[in-house]
Amino acid sequence: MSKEPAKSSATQSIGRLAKAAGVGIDAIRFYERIGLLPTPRRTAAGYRLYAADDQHRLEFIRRAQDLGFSLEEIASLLKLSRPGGSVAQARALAAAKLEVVEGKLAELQRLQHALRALVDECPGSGEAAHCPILAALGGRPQGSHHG
Amino acid sequence: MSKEPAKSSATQSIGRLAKAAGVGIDAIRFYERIGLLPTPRRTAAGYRLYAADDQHRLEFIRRAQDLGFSLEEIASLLKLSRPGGSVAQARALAAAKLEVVEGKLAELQRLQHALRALVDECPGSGEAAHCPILAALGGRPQGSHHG
DNA sequence: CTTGACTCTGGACACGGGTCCAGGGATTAC
DNA sequence: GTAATCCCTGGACCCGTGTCCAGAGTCAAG
Repeated sequence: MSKEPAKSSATQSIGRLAKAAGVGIDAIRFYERIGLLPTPRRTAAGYRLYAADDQHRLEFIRRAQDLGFSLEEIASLLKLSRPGGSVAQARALAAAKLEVVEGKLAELQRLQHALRALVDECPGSGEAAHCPILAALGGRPQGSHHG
Repeated sequence: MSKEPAKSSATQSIGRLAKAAGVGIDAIRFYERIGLLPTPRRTAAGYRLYAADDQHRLEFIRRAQDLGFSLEEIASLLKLSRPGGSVAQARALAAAKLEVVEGKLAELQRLQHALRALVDECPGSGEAAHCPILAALGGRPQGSHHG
């Protein structure tokens, strides 16, 4: 057998693909199981063989994850990205995600202000009853075990 | 003082407590299991009996959750809120949470800008290859030559 | 007494996105 | 030839925060 030359088909094993794409081997098999990656070709011994396309797809997945898309949403995006796919739907998906992100932003900002106020007001020492953090949580002084 | 009529310590069943505190019955039992609530008194038949303190504690838990604390962190806060608890540690916990929140905020803002740019640039129609959303994810047109 | 609402226990299941394992076979490097 | 890697399958397990269930016991109202 002539060894695989640096040929253009450039098929690679799952381990190489994992390294090239920066994901775990188990993640690749997991993506295959849930249909996010197509079932790959195999060697005679049953080893998975991947081409450049698969690596691009994995990179697509990673970028979409970085943008906050779930794997299910990514599957939709991948479908939409095929020729003839609906650009309108892809846009709608991104717009919906943007709204979710903005909602989370608003919530986190509320949290930020609340926490900042508590931390700024807390002297960092003294009785627990005088700590504004614990007071705010308890709604009243938290030390009295009366009742 | 020996008589305890309708008044008494205002003990209530788990169902009433759940309603009063706005949480699920199962959540209360779950909190008990993980040690977030003390083991309650019981009736002769084994029914849990709760006093006002327990309701305050549940409300504490809910407020802390709203501020983004995990149940484990809330357990710490509850310990710190007892007389003699360390205000410094409570403050440190809040400060650490604030940092986490601010980190998430920064990340979400990055996401927001990226998504906004994609959505704004996408015409909402036409070929998938011309959609900036799909292009940004794929890094190149997603031709997918053979399925 | 009967009916219906309440409570008990302990465990299974859910979610998202994987990771880890055991017990084998295949391939590669020396 | 042999050891070191790689890869296979399929399933169990992880995180946190609960929810749902079955089957049985209890309590209040009519």
